[in-house]
Amino acid sequence: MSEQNIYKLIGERIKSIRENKGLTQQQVSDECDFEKSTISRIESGRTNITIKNLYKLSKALGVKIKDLVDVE
Amino acid sequence: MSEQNIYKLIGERIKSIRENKGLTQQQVSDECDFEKSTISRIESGRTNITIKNLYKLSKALGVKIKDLVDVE
DNA sequence: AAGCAAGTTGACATATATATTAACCGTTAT
DNA sequence: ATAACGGTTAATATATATGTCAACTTGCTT
Repeated sequence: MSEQNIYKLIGERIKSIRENKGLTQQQVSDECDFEKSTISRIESGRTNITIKNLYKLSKALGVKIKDLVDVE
Repeated sequence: MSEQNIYKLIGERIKSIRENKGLTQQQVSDECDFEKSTISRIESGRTNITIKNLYKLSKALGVKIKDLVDVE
């Protein structure tokens, strides 16, 4: 599996969890204190996300980091 | 928990898995195709690791990404 | 003591994630 | 039609992860 695939799978996973909680990208990025453009790039798999932002997202979404990267 | 704490916990986790497999930092970084200084910084919690390198490490260590970040 | 292996650390260069701002596209509601 | 909302995307700036190279420490071995 390529790195790009990983980005995409993790993005889809984050998006799916966010939507299940009924949250918008804007709400989540506000809570994470980063830009809505950043979460858009992350969810569409266009970025090599760092653990810092995975951690922020995990808190905003009420899950653990490992739940966000459980794609293999 | 602070982000720095997360870096440290993940670094310790990576180090522990690597040592359990009897591998040196050099062996792992060769396989990951990055510098031994990079893995040293990661294991000591001085860096905000990216998913790309977590993925490379997971392959080199024979575990899943989620096993590397299961620290909460 | 000298040599070697494993790991750490510093300095500078480069690549790239994210910040910032703003324009844009679809969809839905008025 | 148009206004608002959710999301996407582009351009430039900034921050920082990693690359690269090299010096260093520590522990082990001879």
